[in-house]
Amino acid sequence: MERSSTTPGGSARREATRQKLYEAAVTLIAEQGFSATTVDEIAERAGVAKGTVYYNFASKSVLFEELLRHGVGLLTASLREAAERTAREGGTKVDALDAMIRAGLVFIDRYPAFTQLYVAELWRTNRAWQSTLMVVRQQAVAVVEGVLREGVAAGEFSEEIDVPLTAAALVGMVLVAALDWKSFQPERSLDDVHAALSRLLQGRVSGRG
Amino acid sequence: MERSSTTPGGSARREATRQKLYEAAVTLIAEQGFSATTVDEIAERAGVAKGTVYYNFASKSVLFEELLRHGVGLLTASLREAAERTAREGGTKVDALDAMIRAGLVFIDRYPAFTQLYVAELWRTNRAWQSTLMVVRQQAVAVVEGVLREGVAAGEFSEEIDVPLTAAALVGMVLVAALDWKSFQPERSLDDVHAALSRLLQGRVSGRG
DNA sequence: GCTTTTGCACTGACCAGTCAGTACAAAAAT
DNA sequence: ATTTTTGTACTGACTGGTCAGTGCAAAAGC
Repeated sequence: MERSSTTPGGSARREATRQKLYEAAVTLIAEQGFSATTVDEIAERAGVAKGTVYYNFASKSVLFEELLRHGVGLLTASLREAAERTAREGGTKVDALDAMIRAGLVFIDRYPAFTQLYVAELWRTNRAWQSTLMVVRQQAVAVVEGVLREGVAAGEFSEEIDVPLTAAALVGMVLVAALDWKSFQPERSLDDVHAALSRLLQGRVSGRG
Repeated sequence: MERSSTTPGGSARREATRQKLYEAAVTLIAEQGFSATTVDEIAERAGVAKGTVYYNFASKSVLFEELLRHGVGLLTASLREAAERTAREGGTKVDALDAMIRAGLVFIDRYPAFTQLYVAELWRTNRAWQSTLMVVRQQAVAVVEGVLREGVAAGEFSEEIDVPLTAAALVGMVLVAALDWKSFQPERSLDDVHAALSRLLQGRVSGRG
């Protein structure tokens, strides 16, 4: 009898197989895209028979959806943790945003393939997993929006800022800068990239620095 | 006899057919991705026989590559024009960046499908058109980098800014904010979005506005 | 009279998903 | 203690369908 994959208490063996499939799928789909990646390829890369994929997931898209949920879950947790840590340590909201930028960079550094795949699929329409993706995106962006709103309430940010738009722009700034970093100048250090984005965030681009 | 599609002097009729194919392909591929879009669909949407696609383009990927070149060409020209106009009118480099942000938004407003597709394909590896895409990306980013460098030389920007990274971050900021605008709050006006991004560029997020 | 487009039948590779069967360990029956 | 049954995880050959690309004769433009 098949067990729903989100059910906890699946055997350790099964969980290990799923993990291998996630890892195989994420790199292949990041490189080639969802449709260009075949289930045979995923199975082969995971060192598993094709049937095993279907024993563990109802379909190719279900495998992909669970991958998305899993990945964005990690990111959201990491952002939230960064914001809370800053708050606990008595930092300002700008400090919190800065800490979240770093958390984002650390995440992308660790899971570049996932990030690539996420960006590539996010704005597509007419796809099976569209609704999953929207929900999951909103969870991540909401963390940033939360910090912005608190900053406005506390008088630290201008009341005129557009919270959702600014949050999206900040996320985009980090996402694109980090993907460019990984793709085109991977030798740069995380600190370097973080410093450049920090500067931009704090409006220290113009002026004599 | 087939004529290379970049050759000028193709008949007006042929050019019109190509244009129809571009338009059909761009929306379909933006929605579904390259691999999930069939040549039959493209032909049908363009109101043209399948054979005509192959009379005009050597293959599906060639059609797509020429689409990319064409689209990014438009964007690059538009960015360059914005920068030059600002310079002519005696604006600062910040003004130039701001004008380029607006030019980017206008472009995305006009060609949302193209932008979507471009973002989705940009960071993929192992694809046939990868090299085309890199060249074409560099052309666009180079315009932003140019303005940043001139700003540093003129003492308007800090010497410590990292030009390529900052350029990438700026492009990302506009790209992602604009795609979110189109996808999730399309009722907003271009001026609204531009104002939010302007504010971020000029570091007027913190402070009482 | 060329170039371009049409309509349509066809091919061959490729691929998502299926299914009958294997392996094996733990529980139940004897 | 040993045989038998049950449940779980996995296997890989197979199927039915899809799709890029071809071939060609006839029609339409220029």
